[in-house]
Amino acid sequence: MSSQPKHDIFQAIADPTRRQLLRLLADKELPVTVISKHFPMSRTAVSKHLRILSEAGLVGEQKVGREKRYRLQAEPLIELKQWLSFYERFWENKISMLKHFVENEETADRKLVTSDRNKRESEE
Amino acid sequence: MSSQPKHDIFQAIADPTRRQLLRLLADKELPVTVISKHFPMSRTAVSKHLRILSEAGLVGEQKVGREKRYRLQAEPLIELKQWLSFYERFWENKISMLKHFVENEETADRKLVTSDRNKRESEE
DNA sequence: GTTGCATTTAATCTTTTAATTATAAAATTC
DNA sequence: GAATTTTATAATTAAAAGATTAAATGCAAC
Repeated sequence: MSSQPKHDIFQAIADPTRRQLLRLLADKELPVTVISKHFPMSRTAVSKHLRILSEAGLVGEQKVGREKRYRLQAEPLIELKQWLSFYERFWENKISMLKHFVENEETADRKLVTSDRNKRESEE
Repeated sequence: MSSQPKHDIFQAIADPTRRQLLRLLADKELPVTVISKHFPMSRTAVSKHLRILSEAGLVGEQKVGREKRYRLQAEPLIELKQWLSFYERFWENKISMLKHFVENEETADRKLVTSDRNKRESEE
């Protein structure tokens, strides 16, 4: 039902306020009124940030009575991890990479550029 | 060395064009004229994106004759990895987390909400 | 020196984003 | 049903981002 990335993950986490929101909602389930007390902005502004996070699938909503509680949904961050995994070798094996790079610059390109982007399994 | 993050990493990688740039410069060292051929925008626009990446410390510059070659510098992405590592347990141990969550949901939640509500009432 | 190429900077424009206040809608409590 | 609380929506404003064209800087070759 939820967690369908209409919004870009990278863009969703680009904003520091939204990162704080994720942090706050990591282990708690809170309504907007409570959340907005932690931030120096209006409820509406917080609500909009939550909407963006929601559209990115990073937070889930649950209606409890007349309040709507938000909670972290970390799964979409896997995409970020996958993206990042490509670059890990560049700092982990930096010395060997550099050596390899100097040795055969041209051919090394192809091998590294080939990316196997795992298609994610169909979530509902 | 150099490359002190004037720009935010999260913001730097938020733009899809800049992510493509990183990808392109991962294993190659290229000048702007060559780079901009891969993108449907002007050299100036590409140059600006490169500047932002440079200020975030994600690309390095090297002058070769009259051209300036750009190359990936992946080290600042470690910050991203660290940020991400906090959230990994939320999808890796999802089942156990969920269990933990359900167990303490009522008490933890109520405590927060009520304390907040009391605080507000006493404020007025 | 001058010419030619690569790149950056400056000024400008358009679009997006973030925030506000005010109003409306939904649900609980009396 | 009326009042209160929680949240969402609308209209608006201000700031930031992305891109463009045109002018300027830097270097190498002549």
